[in-house]
Amino acid sequence: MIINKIMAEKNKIDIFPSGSRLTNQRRIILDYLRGVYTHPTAEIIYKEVKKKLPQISFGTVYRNLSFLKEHDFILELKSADGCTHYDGDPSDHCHFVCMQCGRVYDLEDKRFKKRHTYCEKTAVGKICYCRTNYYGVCKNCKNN
Amino acid sequence: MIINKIMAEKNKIDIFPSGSRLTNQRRIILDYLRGVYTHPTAEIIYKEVKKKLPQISFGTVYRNLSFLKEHDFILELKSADGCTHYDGDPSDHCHFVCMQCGRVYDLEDKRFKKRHTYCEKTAVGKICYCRTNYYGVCKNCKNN
DNA sequence: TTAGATGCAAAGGGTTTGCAACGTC
DNA sequence: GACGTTGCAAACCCTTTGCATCTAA
Repeated sequence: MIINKIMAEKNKIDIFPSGSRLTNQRRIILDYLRGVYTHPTAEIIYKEVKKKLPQISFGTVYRNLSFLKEHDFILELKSADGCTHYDGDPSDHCHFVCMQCGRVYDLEDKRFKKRHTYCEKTAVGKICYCRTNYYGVCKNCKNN
Repeated sequence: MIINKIMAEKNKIDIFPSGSRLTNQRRIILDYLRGVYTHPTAEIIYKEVKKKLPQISFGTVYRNLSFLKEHDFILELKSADGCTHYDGDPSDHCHFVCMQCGRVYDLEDKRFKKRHTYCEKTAVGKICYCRTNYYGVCKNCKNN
């Protein structure tokens, strides 16, 4: 499935798994996620996509998010606000989670680049990947 | 609130915030969490604590977990399995999350000690703390 | 043509909450 | 005695699912 990611990045095309179909709904959800720097919840995605596809349902949004995550097109982020947030950029990077509003931001700064080794064996199991979240209060909340 | 943690560690006593009360339920939930190396969900905690306090309810468990987390006696961990897991050790350490069963393990190994700086300012806000999760399949699942 | 995807609505499952009774300080 | 806490049950909220219909390949 990593192939998908590499192909998408190199050729600017998306290779969906054979057997699956590229519907309007799927295309628009993925495009929306790739076009925003925020990390919206399913509800926000639903509302935004509904502007282009008024008939879309929550079930379709959730099913597509699940599909896109399963095939490494997007990232699923569990936030402390109780909602799952989604990230259109599946590449390896860190996040800043606001403890007040629950918003999730990317941390582009080199200081927060990963320094972890992958596929290491540990006492409890073999590591496939890791995720680091930085917590604090975002500027938006601080100024209110 | 960090004071609580320090006091607890140095003097082996718990300083609960003034105004709050140390009930049997609260004591037993905290003791249970401190006595296990697993990172149980609210449901498991409920079932275990029920053995000592057959009358306890889910509401009480959740209210106490929320209280203990709020005052830095325990850690709340959002797992990919959809359940919140709880850690009786609020000190700074990393976790291994099993992608199959959702179980959460401590990573004691020095290789996974934190190397992050705290209270750093970033473009999106000031960092208070950070958490790193390592994902993989645990030995328990691999052998089944 | 046909199996995968959608829309709708109902169900699921973890967590929170209102309220009267209880128990700690 | 006052007020924080409990037990119970209902409510909440996010997410999943069954089913008939639709549609991409």
